[in-house]
Amino acid sequence: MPKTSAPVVHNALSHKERTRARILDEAAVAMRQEGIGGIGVADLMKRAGLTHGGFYAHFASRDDLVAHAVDRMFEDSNFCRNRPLDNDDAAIGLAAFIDGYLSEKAWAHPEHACPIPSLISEAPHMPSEARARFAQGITGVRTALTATLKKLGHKEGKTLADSVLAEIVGAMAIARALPDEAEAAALLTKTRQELKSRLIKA
Amino acid sequence: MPKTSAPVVHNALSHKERTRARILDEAAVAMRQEGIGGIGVADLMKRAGLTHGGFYAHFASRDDLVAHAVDRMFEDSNFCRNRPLDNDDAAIGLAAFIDGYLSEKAWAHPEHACPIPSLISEAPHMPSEARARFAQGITGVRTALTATLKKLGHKEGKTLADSVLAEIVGAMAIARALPDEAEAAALLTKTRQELKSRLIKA
DNA sequence: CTGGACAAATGATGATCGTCATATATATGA
DNA sequence: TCATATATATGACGATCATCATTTGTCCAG
Repeated sequence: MPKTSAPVVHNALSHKERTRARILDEAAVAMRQEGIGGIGVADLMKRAGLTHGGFYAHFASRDDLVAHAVDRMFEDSNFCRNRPLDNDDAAIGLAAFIDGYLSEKAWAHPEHACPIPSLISEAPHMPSEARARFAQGITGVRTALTATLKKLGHKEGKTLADSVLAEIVGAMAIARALPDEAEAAALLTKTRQELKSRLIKA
Repeated sequence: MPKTSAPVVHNALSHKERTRARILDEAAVAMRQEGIGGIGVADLMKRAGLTHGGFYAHFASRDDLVAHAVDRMFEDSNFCRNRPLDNDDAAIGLAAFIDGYLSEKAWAHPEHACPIPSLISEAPHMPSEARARFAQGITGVRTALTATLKKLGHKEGKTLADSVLAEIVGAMAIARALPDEAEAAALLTKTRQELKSRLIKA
């Protein structure tokens, strides 16, 4: 019946798909800045240069958006991402991972850093699909860390990876909660040093 | 002019003071369960067995309540409190602290556990007075941990205390984010073991 | 140039929120 | 018993929220 041809794809992404991606990008940024509940649909759309009404042409509900935004955060984040850990030299990769994850840049810009410290204590209250994706993201980092530590000759790589992940997540979250910037920076620096000397045998 | 005598204090706490304390207790519990923004004034008062209207006879604003509730959380929490750390035998005290902080009971009942893992990533968005009290609470735990570690003969007690605090906070927060209860329990158990064997020389 | 398809904007709905003015109930002192 | 003070309840205000129906604008086919 619809003799109209399917909408022609000029580029790899249609206009609508690109708009959806822009909303998602803004959500992934805004929710790391303000928390999952800290930003409303209307403000989000404004950030993406749109008005609130069109939102439901792209997402079934706010919860649906949150779930996809969580995925986007883990793809986007330069810091807790596998990238440094994929380095052929495991020692170099691990050092780069630690330095990046606990950098002052990451401290000052949670919106482009690993979502785990920014959102970890909101996880129990996330809408369920988002909660599942968030846990998957954690597992991904855990797995990558485990592999790198094993390559470095640490037996019990998994246990050690859990310990390291807990410490970097905790340290960054605590550093962001301290009111004194100098104290926060000192905490990050000492944690970087301690972890590298504990994990990387010269 | 007011020839009426000052309100007679029958008990140590007046009726109003006791009511205020009850609201505060409920808030300290509810906000660890649901997050700072997760519970409204009306629901809070209902938990305390009251209606929403009377709230402003006890607190100047919701932000004011949050600030006092944060204090209450640190006083109340059986787990991250100085209590075990005040033990005369530092080794016993530290072990009890670690076992309590990372217990499955604490995992299952954040409403009566240390507020740091439950609220740490909301700290940047707390109303400012609450944020300050929360940071003070963190400092308190940090200080107590440092003293205990020094008693145990660890030089650089402060640096080590920061590392330990980051790890226990991160481990509990991550354990609460994992969807699989068995996996969470395993993470807690391994973290307890690892920390005790790292810190307490037999 | 015209008609149709679709993305986005406008505007409204009902729910929930913090806040507060006012009314009620309870207890105390005369 | 009555008057007063004080703690709590009732009810309403405006703001903000997620959601959706409808209109407007834009681009392409004929």
